Amino acid sequence: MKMAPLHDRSEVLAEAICEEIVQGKLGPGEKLNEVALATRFDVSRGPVREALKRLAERSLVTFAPNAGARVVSHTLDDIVHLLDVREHLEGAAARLAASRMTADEKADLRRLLDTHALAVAASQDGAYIQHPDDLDFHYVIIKAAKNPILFSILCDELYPHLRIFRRHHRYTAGRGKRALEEHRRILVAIEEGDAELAELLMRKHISAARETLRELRKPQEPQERAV
Amino acid sequence: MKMAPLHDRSEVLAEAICEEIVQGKLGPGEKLNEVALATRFDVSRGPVREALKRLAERSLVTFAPNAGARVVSHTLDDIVHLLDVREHLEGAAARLAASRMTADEKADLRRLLDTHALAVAASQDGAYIQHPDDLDFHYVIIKAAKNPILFSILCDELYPHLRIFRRHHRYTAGRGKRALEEHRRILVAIEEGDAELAELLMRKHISAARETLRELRKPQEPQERAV
DNA sequence: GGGTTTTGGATTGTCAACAAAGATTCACGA
DNA sequence: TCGTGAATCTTTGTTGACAATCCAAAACCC
Repeated sequence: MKMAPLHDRSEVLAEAICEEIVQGKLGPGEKLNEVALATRFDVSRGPVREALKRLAERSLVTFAPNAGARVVSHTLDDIVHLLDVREHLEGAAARLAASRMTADEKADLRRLLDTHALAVAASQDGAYIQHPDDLDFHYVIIKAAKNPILFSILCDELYPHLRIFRRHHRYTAGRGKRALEEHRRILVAIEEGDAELAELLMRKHISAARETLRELRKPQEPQERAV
Repeated sequence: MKMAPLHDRSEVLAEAICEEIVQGKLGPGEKLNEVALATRFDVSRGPVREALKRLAERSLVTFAPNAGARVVSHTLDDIVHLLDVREHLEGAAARLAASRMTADEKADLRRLLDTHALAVAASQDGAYIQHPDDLDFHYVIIKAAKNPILFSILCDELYPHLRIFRRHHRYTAGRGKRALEEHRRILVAIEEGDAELAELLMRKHISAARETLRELRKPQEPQERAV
C-alpha cells in the first residue's frame, strides 16, 4: 500500500491543518479561506486546495459549491454513530493485540497503565477520559494489532473526529476511575493472551462510553450547536 | 457531516477514476499521467491533481515524490488485513441491521436472496462470490444498519480495494453454494431480530472467506505481482 | 562491444492570472 | 425605520505557464 513518511507537500499541509482543527485553533463550522491559509503556510493556493480536498475525503472539512471549505461540525448523533463503529474496530484491535503482542510490548503497556493510575490518583476529580493519556492506552493496543488498515481507520480517520468533539463539547461523564479499571482488565486479558475476552472487555468499555454519551441526548434538545 | 451529491468537480473526477480502477481499465501499479487524464476528462491538471490527492487519501493511488501517482497494488497480506477489519465492521452492520431493519427492508432482502439462489442454481460451477450480486447482499445489510460512518468505511473505502483484488487475482475458492447458505442463515437471524446471532454468523461468514484466502498464501511464494 | 556519461524530452510540483459566483455595502424608496 | 435592489468587492474554481526533477535515448570512452 503506502507508508511514505510525508514527502508530499499537500500531505504535510493537510496534517498541519488537521492538527489545528483537532487542537481547536480552527473551530467547528469555521470558514477556511484559501488565500489566508496559503499566505499563512507560505505556499500558493494550489497545494492548499489539494490539502483541503484530502481533508474533505476524511470528512474533516466540508465543501459547499462556490463557498469553499468549512471545518466539520458534529452532532451528537454523529459521535454515537462513530462510537458504534469504534466499538467493533477496537474490539478487533484488542483481539488481535492479545494474540500478537510480544512480552516487551505487554510490559510497556503495563507500565503505561501504571503511570495513568498515578495521574488519576493525583487529580482529585479523577479526570481521565479526555486526557490525552486515555487515547494513549487505546493507541498502543491498536498499534500492537499490527494491522495497518485497522490502524489507519482508527487513528487517522476516527480519532480526530473524537478529539474534535471532546474539545468542543467537554463531554466525559467523569467516569475516570471506572475507565481506568476497565483498562486494567483489558490489560490482564491481553497479558493472558485471551483474545476473546480482550475483545469482549474492550467492546464493553467503549460501549459504556457510548451509552453515557447517549444519555446526554435525551434531556437537552436537538443540539444547539450552530453553524 | 456531509452528503452533498457530487457537486464538486474533483469529487466527480475521483469517482470516475476510482471506477476505472475498480473495473480494471487502470491496472494495479499503472502510471497515472496527469495531462493524459486531464485531456481525457476535458479539464485542466488542477482538478485532476485534486482528485488524485483524494484517491491517495483512500489509498487507491500512491504518490511517489516527483514521480506522480500510480494505481495501488495489493499484496495478499493487504487483503487479509482488510478482511480482518471487514469481519468486524460487517459484524457491526449485521447487528445493527437486525435491530433496525423494517419489515419491508427484510422482505426486499429475502427477495434479493431468492434471485441469487436462482442465479447460483443456473451456473453450473456455482460461482457466486465475485459476482456483483454477492456484494449486493452485504451492501443491503450495510445500508440497513443506518450508520453513515459504517457505510462510508465499508462501501466507499474498503470495497473498492476488495473489488480490485478480486478482478486481478481471480480468487474465490468456488465456495458459491456454501456462501449462499451462509447468507440464508444471516437473513433468518435478521428476520428474527436476533442481533447477536446475526453478528456472529456474519463474522463467521467473512472469516471463512478470509481463511480460504489465507490458504493461498502458503503454497505459492511471496506473490509474483509485479509493479 | 560493453559500460558510462551526457543530452534531450517528458512530467511533476508550483505559482500567478482570469472568469464566475457569492457576499457585502450602500443607496434608494415605501 | 425597515426592507429592497444595485453595484462593488471578495473568494472560489479553473486555467495556462514556469522551474525543477526524473526518465530515456544517444553519444562517448575504455
